[in-house]
Amino acid sequence: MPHVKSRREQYSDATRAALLEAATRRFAERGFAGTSLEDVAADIQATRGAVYHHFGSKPALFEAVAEALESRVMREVAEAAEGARDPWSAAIAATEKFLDWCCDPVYSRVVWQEAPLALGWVRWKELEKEYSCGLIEQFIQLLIDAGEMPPLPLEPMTRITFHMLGAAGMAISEVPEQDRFRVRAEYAETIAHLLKGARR
Amino acid sequence: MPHVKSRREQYSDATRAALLEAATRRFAERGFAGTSLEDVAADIQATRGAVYHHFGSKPALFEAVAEALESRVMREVAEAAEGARDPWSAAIAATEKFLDWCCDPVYSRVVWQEAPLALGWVRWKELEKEYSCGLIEQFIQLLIDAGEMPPLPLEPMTRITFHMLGAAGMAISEVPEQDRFRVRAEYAETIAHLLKGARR
DNA sequence: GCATACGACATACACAGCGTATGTTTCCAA
DNA sequence: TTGGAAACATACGCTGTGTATGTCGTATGC
Repeated sequence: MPHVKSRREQYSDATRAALLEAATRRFAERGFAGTSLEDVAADIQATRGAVYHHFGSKPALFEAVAEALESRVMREVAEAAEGARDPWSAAIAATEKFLDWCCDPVYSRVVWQEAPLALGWVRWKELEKEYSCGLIEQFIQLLIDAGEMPPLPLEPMTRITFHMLGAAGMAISEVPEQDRFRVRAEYAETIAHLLKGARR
Repeated sequence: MPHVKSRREQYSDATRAALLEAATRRFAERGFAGTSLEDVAADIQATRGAVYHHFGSKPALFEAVAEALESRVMREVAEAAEGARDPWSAAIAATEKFLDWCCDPVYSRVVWQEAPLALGWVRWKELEKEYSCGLIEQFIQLLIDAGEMPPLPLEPMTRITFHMLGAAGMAISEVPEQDRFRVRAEYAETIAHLLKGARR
């Protein structure tokens, strides 16, 4: 039973989606502290009441925005790795796709620059553990199982890799649009070199 | 001309130092957003007026706190490397001393967790460029000059190393006291392996 | 088909915290 | 001893969050 949506529910869903979109734009342009819920609501001709009704708080709204972005990006990253024929090229493909996304101003600003501030480190790390860290751990485990990498302690290796990629993400995101491609290439080269060095 | 300090200046200096100390404790315990200037001032039986007189703004106060910590830690790190006889063991010694300090709850919290949020990425990057990143860059340049490392792009390598070390420091500080030694060893092993892989 | 409940918002208000403008006191210097 | 400036304190305005309450339309039971 698919439960056909009533008109009310459709309106409600539309409002929620519009708020999410407006918030994404605002957060990406002005940052977390720089955007008031008043602004977000006004963008869709509503009031803060609507925001609090749907999301409950400002951090909760931001978290919804960040999660929507993360789930989309991580899905694409995972897909990019699926075509590869061995664990190593899978990891490389995933890294490339991830760096691509780091060039996106919305993703890089929201997830890498604003999220730790908005959610606090603890909550942010939980989120990343669920998305990026989870993926990274899978790849590393595969590499170790395949004998491509010595059996280093899994968690440190995962987190260090995560922070290496994070460094790239932050660096790329803070650079002006026209330099992104060059900076991306530099970081890709450096990371590739470090990871290849870790290969046995 | 030594300019003997008047009583007023001594009082003023004492107030400033007391504010700095109170702010350091508050920021380390409650974070930047979680501490109000009211609290800081009240800790030393003063009002916010004193804070604004001496520091001008909340971020400026935080920056003074962070700089005091950084300059002390980086001095110690640099000293630790001075005894070494070659660039590689100097870098190792510096890393060890840095990891020691990352175990310190005040330093790791203020400089690694709160500073980017409090000062904004731009200002934080400038600060780190002056302190930790500056040191790291020197070591890497020395290693490249000595032919111990291939000539990778300097800035990415610096920042990636910076974040790798930061990952270790944060992971260590999250773990209960009795596990620190083990976790520190795991991260040291992993980082050493990655850096050795980068060695030519 | 009509009353009623409930969901989806809007409105109004309380409150915290930053910054600033304006006192007030205390010390130093001429 | 007396201006004057430094070192604060006091008071106020403002922005923005969260919450409590009001209102209106739509689904639903009878």
